[in-house]
Amino acid sequence: MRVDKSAYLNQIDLLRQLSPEELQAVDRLAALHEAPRGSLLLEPTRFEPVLYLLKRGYVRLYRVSPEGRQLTVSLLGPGNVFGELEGLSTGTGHSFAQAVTDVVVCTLRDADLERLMRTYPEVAVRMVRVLSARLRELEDLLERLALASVRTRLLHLLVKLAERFGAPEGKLVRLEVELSHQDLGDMVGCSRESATLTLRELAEQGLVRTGRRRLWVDLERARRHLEAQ
Amino acid sequence: MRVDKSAYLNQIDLLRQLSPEELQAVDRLAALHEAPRGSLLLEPTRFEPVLYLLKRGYVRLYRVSPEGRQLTVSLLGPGNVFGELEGLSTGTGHSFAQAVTDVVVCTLRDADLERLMRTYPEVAVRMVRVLSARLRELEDLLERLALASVRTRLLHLLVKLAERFGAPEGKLVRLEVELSHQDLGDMVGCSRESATLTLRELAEQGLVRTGRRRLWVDLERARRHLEAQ
DNA sequence: GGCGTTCTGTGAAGAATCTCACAGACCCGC
DNA sequence: GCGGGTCTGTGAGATTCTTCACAGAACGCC
Repeated sequence: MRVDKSAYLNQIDLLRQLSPEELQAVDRLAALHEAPRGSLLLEPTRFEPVLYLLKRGYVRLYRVSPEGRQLTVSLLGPGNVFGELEGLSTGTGHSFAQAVTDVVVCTLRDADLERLMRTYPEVAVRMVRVLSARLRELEDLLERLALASVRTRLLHLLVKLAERFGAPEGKLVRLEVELSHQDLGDMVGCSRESATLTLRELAEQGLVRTGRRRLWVDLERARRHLEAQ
Repeated sequence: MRVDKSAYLNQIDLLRQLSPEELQAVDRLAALHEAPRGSLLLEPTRFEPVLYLLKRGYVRLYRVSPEGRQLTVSLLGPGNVFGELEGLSTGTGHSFAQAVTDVVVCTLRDADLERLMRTYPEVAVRMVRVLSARLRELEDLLERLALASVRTRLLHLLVKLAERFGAPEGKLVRLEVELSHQDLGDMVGCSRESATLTLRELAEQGLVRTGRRRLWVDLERARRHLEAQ
């Protein structure tokens, strides 16, 4: 099964393009786990110095305000990594990580990752790239949250989700993750009702198609629509 | 002047605690520049694969919406780094970087940084830490932007600024950077008028003191106020 | 195949914040 | 020490979203 494990390891964005030797080194240190939909992999109170490599399924990182409202900071899919590491955090500082579907993850202990980075600088360089990419994404999200309307934010989110987690279906792209209107609202920072209303508007304009927890996006039109503001 | 340069280099958060040998390697590759207040060090259109090490002065990273409104994504001070690097970006994807005061910066070319990271893994590890910290900060900002009122956002911002860039002055802490209400609004995502109004409220409660472009924060009380929501 | 639960749809009322418009205060350079 | 530019103060009205309340639809489970 060793071969098999290495094979999936290089599907992880952090580990892509590593040499066989480097992959094996990671392989020896990583442990495989499964978790059912809904389980909390990380919570702010229980500190766990571990990096998660997401093999199968979807995970959302989210925060909770004192009043109980939630904001989903990012939705991660197969190949993404997350975790809270002593000083090496991937940004999951005070966030919860919850399995949105059943998941298969690999864990790598804090100290092991650091050792890997020192032994194989390529791992560290990849880590920098992954973090940079996420940083930029977060800045994008931040900009929109502060400056754009709910409508724009929602449409933009759907385009991004379709690009990352979409499967073509006719002229549309179907999202592989199931999301309720509440979930969408939590991702763009609006109420469930606003998400419902806005989604309906977008559907009337033929930019998306909706179904219970199901979404299709007309990528072409949606993109053009965003360009034209 | 070589000694002098290394001495200031280890004031940079990215390079703190590097060995003399490592610092010298950086030293050989870094170039010193000055820029007057107001100048744009980075803009989205002009791609410059360079890492900036900020020696003296303040820089703000900001984005501009199609309508012309601005959001300041972060305010950086002496010792911070920023820049846009081919695949190694510190997150300054589509942002502007503007000198808020006269600044002295060091620049390190993209390719040189990558070489440094491969030769001295410690540099890469530090880079990961710096990026992680910023990622967490951004998530904090995001959470507040989505879930908290202007009042809370502003107070929180002032506390953070006072902690990072403040100088004790009696019982208060004076901000070393001068910021207009417009600047504050751009940082918390509200209008200039809302910033003015809210600041006034905070002043009436004795949490801050204001003056033209000048700010003092009562850290103790402000922190307590935030805890109690 | 009924029943509880989750999800979506909708309207009315209200809160938070923005925009616009203008006025006075302060600062800096000449 | 005067004048133009920047900065702060303030009110009225418009807007965008939220909250609350409720209803029906769809689903999953036993």
